[in-house]
Amino acid sequence: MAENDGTSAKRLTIYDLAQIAGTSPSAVSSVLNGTWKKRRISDRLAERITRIAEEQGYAVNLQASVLRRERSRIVGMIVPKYDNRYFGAIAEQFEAMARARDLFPVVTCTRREADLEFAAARALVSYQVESLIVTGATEPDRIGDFCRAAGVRVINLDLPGSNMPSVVSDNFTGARDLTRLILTRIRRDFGKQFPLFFIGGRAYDHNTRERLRGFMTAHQEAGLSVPEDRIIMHGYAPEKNEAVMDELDLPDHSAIFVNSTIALEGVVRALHRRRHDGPTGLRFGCFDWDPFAALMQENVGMAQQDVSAMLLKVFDLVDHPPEGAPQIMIPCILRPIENGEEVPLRS
Amino acid sequence: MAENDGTSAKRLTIYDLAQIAGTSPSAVSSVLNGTWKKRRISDRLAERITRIAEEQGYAVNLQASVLRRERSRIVGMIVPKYDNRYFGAIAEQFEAMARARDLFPVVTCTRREADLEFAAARALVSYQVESLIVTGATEPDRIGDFCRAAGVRVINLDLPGSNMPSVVSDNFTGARDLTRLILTRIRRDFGKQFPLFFIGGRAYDHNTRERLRGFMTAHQEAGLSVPEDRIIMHGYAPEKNEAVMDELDLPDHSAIFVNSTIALEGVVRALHRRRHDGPTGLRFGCFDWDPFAALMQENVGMAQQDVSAMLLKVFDLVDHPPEGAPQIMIPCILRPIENGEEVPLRS
DNA sequence: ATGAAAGCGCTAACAC
DNA sequence: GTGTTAGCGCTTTCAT
Repeated sequence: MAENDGTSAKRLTIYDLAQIAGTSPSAVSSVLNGTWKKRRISDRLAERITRIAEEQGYAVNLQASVLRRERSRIVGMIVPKYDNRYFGAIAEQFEAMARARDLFPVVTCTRREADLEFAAARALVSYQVESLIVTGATEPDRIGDFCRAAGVRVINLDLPGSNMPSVVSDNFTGARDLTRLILTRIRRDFGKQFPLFFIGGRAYDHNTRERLRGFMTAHQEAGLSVPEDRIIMHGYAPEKNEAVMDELDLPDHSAIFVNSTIALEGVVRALHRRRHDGPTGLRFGCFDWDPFAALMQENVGMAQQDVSAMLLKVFDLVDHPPEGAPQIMIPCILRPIENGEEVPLRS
Repeated sequence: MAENDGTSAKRLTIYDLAQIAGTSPSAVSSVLNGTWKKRRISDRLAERITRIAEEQGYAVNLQASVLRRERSRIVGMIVPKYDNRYFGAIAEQFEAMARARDLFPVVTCTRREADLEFAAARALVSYQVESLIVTGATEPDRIGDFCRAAGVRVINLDLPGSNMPSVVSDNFTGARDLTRLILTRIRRDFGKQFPLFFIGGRAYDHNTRERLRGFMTAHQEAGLSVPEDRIIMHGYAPEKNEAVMDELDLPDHSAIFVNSTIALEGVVRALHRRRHDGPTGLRFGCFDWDPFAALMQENVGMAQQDVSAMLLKVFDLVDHPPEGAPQIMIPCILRPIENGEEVPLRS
């Protein structure tokens, strides 16, 4: 099997294979890329070529192949993070769905840095991606403009852009329903209603704004007005939100709407420290889902974004490019929790 | 800026640029790839070419470029999962470190499916990766053989192989120390010592075996013998381990060594359900770290794998290929927890 | 200081 | 049924 010594590395080509098999490069090419039936190459030759390729450990050079064909069958994705459930699931499912469609996925992680996002998008275009999924980007339109010029199809995911189609969660409805749930629970558990705290995210972030709108709507419905100082948007970083919590003067009974599991890390750390000073009447709900966070005592529910539905829509848009730059909304899945155990939603 | 309509998609080449600039393709090429100083091209021309490329939204075709040069500067990685802290961090840090070295990272997720792992490795080789990091693969040697034949350097990560260099956690020591910690805690909290349960993983999995060895060693040191039925290795899946826990007849005071955060998901779900039947004297420790799991009441500590150290070693091996197939061990970081709060390790 | 031209490994149209 | 050949877009000698 392993014929090379691994260091010399003069890679085998179809010319080498043709020579060994005593045939022509084009025969080898068509046999190895599956177009040989319509070239009416004999089964005998096809078999021999396949066997030799196998024996020699041949691997086609896709750079050369892609250069020559007109389609690359490569699809790109940029994501801000891997290490949380939401984006991790997006990347993982995207790859699986791409492969199921016989496309080659390449995902790259850009850490919410605008310049890196753009540079990565540029690199992917240079590698001839046919389409590019831009997830949670801080400046999606800049990427959209560039890709349009290069003739590359872009779909924005999670955070919308204005010049390319976007698939986003219905953050408004998700947040409104989650807020309703929290309000219902404090009423049941504490026998009274009061405005919640909103913690995490950034005022200029589209999703944060939408969620805040849902949060406010649910309060209005309940006849509650939210004091300004209960809305605290100092980003997503756990450390920052932990500090925010430590400084916060929480009433004996209070409840929090946490805007992402990343922020929640900080919130719960602070919460747990507080517990030692005696039991506090605290409840929270969180946008986004995490399996361990779902088991925390004070958690009354999580709004999970429907990753599968979002990606199905993304691939639908890839296959059927729409006019203009529509923004498609995907409902979230509300997952209520009672005493650290997930319970079915009753409507 | 955006000159194309995005659908026509006849991509701009250096020939187009040369024509517009009234110069030759080779001038354009050398200006755009930075080799123009040593070709002594005038600043004026260089500037003009750069400007025109910018204006036209030109993006180099790296398939053609890579085909021609001798180095691709592409490094590949396969990982089993994205959506947990350990592998998420590996993928994310790998990308950052590759970029810092001016390499193009391509990571792909293979879901612990042996055939997909091999197919993905093959695809990456076809895309001309210079080296390939094979993370947590079920059959690393099969990939190693194939890549050796293709002249591609392989480094195994997390799970070792026998034909290529490997970087793995010191699972034995990590597990031994974690087991010691749990034993110390039950003694302090319950006033007695007894053998722990070992839950999760597979008997044929290298890391599981090493951890079990550490687990047994710590018990021996303490003069405890572990009944066979306390060692339960039915894989990593949360559902399976939840079922395992439900069937388990746990004594009033007991403690568990959980072999991965993925298995822990199931364990804690079952644990929480149990809590309702009254307080149980339960403690656990877990191999691998998760920010939310670190806050659970019964958790006495987690053994975190040192991802940065592992990847530094990986890139070191990429830069300085060793003789043979050494197996390099990286110590884990023990993170003790008291009452849902991380505490510094005292030695 | 710049251009012409060969060729990287592959595909596909065309020839036989 | 199978071989020959002309590029794909770029890099890189070599010539001027």
